[in-house]
Amino acid sequence: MESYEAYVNLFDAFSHPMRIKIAGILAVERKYVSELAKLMQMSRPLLYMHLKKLEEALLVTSSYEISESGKTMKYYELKPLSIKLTPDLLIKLSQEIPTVISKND
Amino acid sequence: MESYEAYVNLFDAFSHPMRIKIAGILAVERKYVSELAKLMQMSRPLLYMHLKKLEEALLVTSSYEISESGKTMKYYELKPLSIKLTPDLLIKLSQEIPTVISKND
DNA sequence: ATCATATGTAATAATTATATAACATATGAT
DNA sequence: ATCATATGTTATATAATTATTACATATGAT
Repeated sequence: MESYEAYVNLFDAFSHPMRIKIAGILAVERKYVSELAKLMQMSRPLLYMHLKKLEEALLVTSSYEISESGKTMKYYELKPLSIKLTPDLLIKLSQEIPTVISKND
Repeated sequence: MESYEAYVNLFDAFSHPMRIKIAGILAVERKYVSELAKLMQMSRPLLYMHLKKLEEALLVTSSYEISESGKTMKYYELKPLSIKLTPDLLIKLSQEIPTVISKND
């Protein structure tokens, strides 16, 4: 992976249990939004918010498909993922992180 | 590691760049609070807030020591850490996470 | 035409997280 | 006694996240 920001986004994405659960469900099998909302017993607006975070962290991708019955379905799937979190990684990242972080970049 | 909450706390702890930086610095060598505040160019109240999150996630520990000059120093150090973040881990965790999360537990 | 099931989004409320400012105590050196 | 350097905390302001409510469109089946 590239910059420390990518790691911050990743950790932030997994900082909420519902997003870990979503990712775990998608790790087994891709799902479309309404299906996932029903599984999670969650409103779609809230689900969209969580999916947006996962998508921005580049952890999931989405694509549209027309079902047999003619309805548009938005499928989400988990992207490949394998990160080893160790002190060495933290050392490497911490060297990239400035002491003062400017708002816009 | 134990429960999914421990992972949420871990990810939450690393969801802020300053906390990754702190952890990376402590991975190299333990530091006392004022030393760390100077290194990070950060106020102590803010640093304490970040350290508290890292401590609650069981990522760092602290201990008091009297310096040669007689002052009390609070040293922080990084605990051993090795976590492999993979789809399989997400699947395992997601199975533990209830669809509705009660506030008090 | 109405229903069920997809999609999406805008506005708002409630809650947490982040950051700063202003205190306080204690020790050793000058 | 004052200064420098440790410790710690309380109160407040600002910003971001999380969650809900209320809309809206489109398709196929009844």
